[in-house]
Amino acid sequence: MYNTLSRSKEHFKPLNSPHIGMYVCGPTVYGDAHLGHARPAVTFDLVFRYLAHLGFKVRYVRNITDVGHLENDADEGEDKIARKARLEKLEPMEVVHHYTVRYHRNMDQLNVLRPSIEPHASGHVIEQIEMISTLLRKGYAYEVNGSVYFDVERYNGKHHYGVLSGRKVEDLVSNTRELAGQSEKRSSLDFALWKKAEPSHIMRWPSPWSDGFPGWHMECSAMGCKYLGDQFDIHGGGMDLLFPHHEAEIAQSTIANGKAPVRYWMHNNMITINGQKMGKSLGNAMSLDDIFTGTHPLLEKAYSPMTIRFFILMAHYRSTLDFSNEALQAAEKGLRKLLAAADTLKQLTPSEDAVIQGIENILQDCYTAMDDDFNSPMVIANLFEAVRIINSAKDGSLRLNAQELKLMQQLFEDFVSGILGIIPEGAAGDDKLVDGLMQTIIELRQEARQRKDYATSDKIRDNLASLNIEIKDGREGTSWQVK
RNA sequence: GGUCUCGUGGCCGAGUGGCUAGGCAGCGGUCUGCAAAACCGUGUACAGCGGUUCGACUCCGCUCGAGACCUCCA
Repeated sequence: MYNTLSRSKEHFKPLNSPHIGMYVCGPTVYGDAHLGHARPAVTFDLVFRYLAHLGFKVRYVRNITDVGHLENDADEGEDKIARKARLEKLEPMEVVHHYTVRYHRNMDQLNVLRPSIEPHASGHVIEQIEMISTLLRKGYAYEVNGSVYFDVERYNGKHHYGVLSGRKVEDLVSNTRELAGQSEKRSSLDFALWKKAEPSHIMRWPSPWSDGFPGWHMECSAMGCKYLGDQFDIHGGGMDLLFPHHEAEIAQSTIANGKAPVRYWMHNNMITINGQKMGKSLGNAMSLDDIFTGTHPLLEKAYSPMTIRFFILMAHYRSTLDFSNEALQAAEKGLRKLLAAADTLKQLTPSEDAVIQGIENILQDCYTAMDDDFNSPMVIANLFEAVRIINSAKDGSLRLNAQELKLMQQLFEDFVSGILGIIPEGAAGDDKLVDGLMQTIIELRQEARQRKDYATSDKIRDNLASLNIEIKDGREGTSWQVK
């Protein structure tokens, strides 16, 4: 896997095989989940599923950020969640819970597995305070007016602040602007460990220094350490978190625990929309619900959660991914083709005189692709090779022997639904009543066709089409599929 | 301005020092009552300019272009 620390691909060796500890930065629950949340969630879901598939026992920790953080506009230190709460006249925890529930629903729709532990920052203030105390005791932090800051220059004496992001402290210092309200810090590079709360601040906790709230990077360090230990295998998140968030995590954990916290850092790339960065200011930010319902003005239609998942997996996680109607529709059709083949596969029967089709190689290539830094697009390319074989087997131009048919079933079970997490949507095909009705309808249409009563057969087909049911006449009979 | 990433055929998107990625769209064909689906065939793609090399889309340099971060926040 590619390790951001070394900027190269490394062979992955777990610290305590078969156990693996993985921490991923989760959402701040003050608004609906958008595309920027879907990408890391799906990316690390893939990692989680694959490592588990290989037989590792993975403890996957993904946090919920629900404590004081600053709004990026001119709110002068007002807590994001507190601000929203005041506006909507709700308790902060009510807001947090509301958006947490909605986040979970969206993730379920995307078929993202729940992490092993999903700790809330607000539930770990004590751990964070303890860690800050340790940093103070060791002399790498200082208190000013009830706030505590991390001393980056002192840290940089013995360690390298910037190992992850490839930055040098000297460069950072010379490039930093002086901002108002930062006078408490000794250096502009220092970051807050604890912030004293302003009187208007609703979310606050008592601490040895002031009533306030933990600084931005504390929660990940404290909770990662609590559940995964001083040092763990994988830490993931978006590339935008690389600096300063992850850099600060490394610094504070290294001092507090005496060793670098993480062995492999993984960062997923960002999403663009029509080639442009997604952002509120650009008016192209899309929530997942916008996409699933098709209500966003930039969308020509709704795209299902599984389409979005498939689309994300069609690109490698370290590449930027561009959203456009054209690209999404391509993904939608590709997904339909893949799922239709999965369905067809169930009906195939083995034949004795089959020529070997090389299914074993396809399966092997899928493992090779996943082993090479989780290359899901390569897996998908291989799966479409399998799709071609399945469809050819269906119309009789190819045959599969029992052994290869079994391998094919294994391929789809393991890679399509198990590892990629691609499963059929809606109630198609798994309902006995619907199946029976459809069978009857198809038979009636077949009889009409035999009588050359095409008016009737076409009417049946058209009426079903208006219900989004597609009729497919093949050599071996007629099948149907929900579009 | 600094650090870093990237620039692949109509669109999305893999990959490699010489050998087919894949999906979608297009074109031709097979099948079909027709259509759809499926299958078969089909594209002088690798930003530009130099250099290294027997050979570069793949390595090096420069130019142009795009993006991320450099500040509080995720």
